[in-house]
This record gives sequence, structure tokens and C-alpha cells, in this order.
Amino acid sequence: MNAPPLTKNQALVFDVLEKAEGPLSAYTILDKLRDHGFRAPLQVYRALEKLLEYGVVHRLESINSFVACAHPGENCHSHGIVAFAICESCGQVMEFHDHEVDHRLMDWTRGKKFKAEKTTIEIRGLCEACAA
Amino acid sequence: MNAPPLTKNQALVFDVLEKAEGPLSAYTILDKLRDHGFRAPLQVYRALEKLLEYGVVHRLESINSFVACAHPGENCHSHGIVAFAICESCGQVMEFHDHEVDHRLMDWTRGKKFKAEKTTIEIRGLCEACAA
DNA sequence: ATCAATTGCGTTATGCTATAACGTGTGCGA
DNA sequence: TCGCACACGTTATAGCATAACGCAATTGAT
Ligand SMILES: [Zn+2]
Ligand SMILES: [Zn+2]
Ligand SMILES: [Zn+2]
Ligand SMILES: [Zn+2]
Repeated sequence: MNAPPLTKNQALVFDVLEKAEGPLSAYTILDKLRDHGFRAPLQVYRALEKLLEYGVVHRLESINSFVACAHPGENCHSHGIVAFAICESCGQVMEFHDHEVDHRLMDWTRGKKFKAEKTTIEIRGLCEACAA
Repeated sequence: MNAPPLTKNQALVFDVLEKAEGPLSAYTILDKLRDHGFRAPLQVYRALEKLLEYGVVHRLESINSFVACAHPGENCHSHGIVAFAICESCGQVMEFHDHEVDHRLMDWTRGKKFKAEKTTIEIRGLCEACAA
């Protein structure tokens, strides 16, 4: 899915996520956009739904938050499985891809005849700075 | 963490999860235990907290649910990273371990000096039966 | 035996996350 | 012009998780 031009609300939500240091919850995004006329969670969730579909935003399942893709301009969906390392102290998120991991997981699913649709890999812990 | 004898509430919650076909949400567990005196979510969450700590229950982050470990009697924490394949149609969950995946992720974290505490791998899709 | 610390438990209240359902307006092709 | 798709706004509701209080039983020193 390539990203078509964003609508006003989509652009506002994306902008907040891009400027943020780390992942944000939908309600945090809502609060940051109240000055721009946002009043209800659905305005955020609807924008996020599209941004996720376009692959420019990722959802972090383990912390119920959203983060802008680390590959601006590219289509992240084409990179294979996305993995995240999330620092539980400072909130910083590192996004990476490992094709060997993809292959191992795909081998497993093929062996089980499991049709994978969406794979989540999230490592929570402490980044180098916070672990010191 | 080895599992000490379970308390009454812990045993009730674990029993519900063991007998279940698939993962259950905390509130579903609560409903199933109302006849046994459960009245409030905290009774479930407190039991789950311990069961997770003992490694006899796993939390599925992507669907906010809990499932009994597929390795009764063993200490699942010692198997390395746990991965799950979750059928979005029938709810069935397959738990597996892949040391090669573990190593790849550990290599990455070592390279970034990231101190991993807890890793989530969840594949959502369709099981063989449901994909047919 | 006594005291203090720990742990489990019950209850009430609250907060956070996500979606259902309804209606409006706009643009665009048949 | 009609019909449809889509974005948007609003209200209400559903679903997930924890804070804060108090009580009782257990344990393990002193
Ligand atoms: Zn990305
Ligand atoms: Zn950090
Ligand atoms: Zn297990
Ligand atoms: Zn299935």
C-alpha cells in the first residue's frame, strides 16, 4: 500500500507522531491536537487506521501506542517483518528488520500450514543510555 | 521462577485457562468465576500477575488475552523466547520456541547494547483448518 | 509469646483504550 | 442529477487495567 496524500486529520496525527520523541497513545495524540479542533478519540483512531494501512505508522501492541515509521518515504510494508526495541525507561523506540528472523518464522508457519497475516515482534528492556 | 503451590484464586484462574480452548480475556475469566465468588477484575488480575511470574500462563499482547502455557510441568521461562501463532478465526493458539530466532534477536540487542527484558513474538493469521 | 513485615484477599472507585451507531457534507463518475 | 464512497463530527458505550483503602493470615525474627 503506497501512501496517497494525507487528509487534514491524518496529516495532523502523523505530524504529532513524527515530532514526538517516542511512541504516543491515541489519547495523548488527542490531547496534543485539541488546539487543532480534535474533540473525540475516534478522530485519532480513524486517522491512525489509515496511517497504519499506508505503513507510515506502526502500532506497538505491548504498550498500546503508536510510532512514526523510521523509514520516511519508503514503504515499510515491503521490508518484511518489523521489529521494535522499546526502552521502558526513556520510551525510545528502535525499529529494525531481520530477514533471517523472518525466514525462521516463515519456515515455522509453512511447516504448520499457518497463514500469517500480521507479525508482532517487540523487545522491551533498557536502551544503552538507560541501562548504564 | 519455579511455581510454588498456587493459592485458591490462582488455582481457580489457572484451571479456567487450562480448560479453555483458546486464550481468554481477564473479564471473560472473571465471568467464568463469578459462581466461585469472584466479583472484581482485580481478583483475576492479581492471580494472573502471579501465574505470569511463575511462567505457567502467558499474556498475548496483541489480543489482550491470557493463555495457559503449552508446557505443563516445565518452566517455560527456561525455553528462551516464546512465540505464538494465533488464529484470528477460531482463536486457537500454538506456542513454540525457536532458538535461531532468539539468537538473531539477541545478536541485534547485543550490537545495540540494548538490555532485553521481555520479548513478544505473536503471529496472527489463520490456522490450517481455518485457512482452507 | 510478640511484634513487624509480607502476602493474599475483598471492595470501591477510577482511569485508560477502543469501537458502535448515527448523521453531515463533499466530491466524483454513471 | 443521482448514487456512491469517503472523510468527518458527535454521543454513547464497551472493554481493559489499576489505584487506594482496609482486613486477615502467615511467617520469621527478637
Ligand atoms: Zn517502519
Ligand atoms: Zn532508554
Ligand atoms: Zn509456555
Ligand atoms: Zn483457526
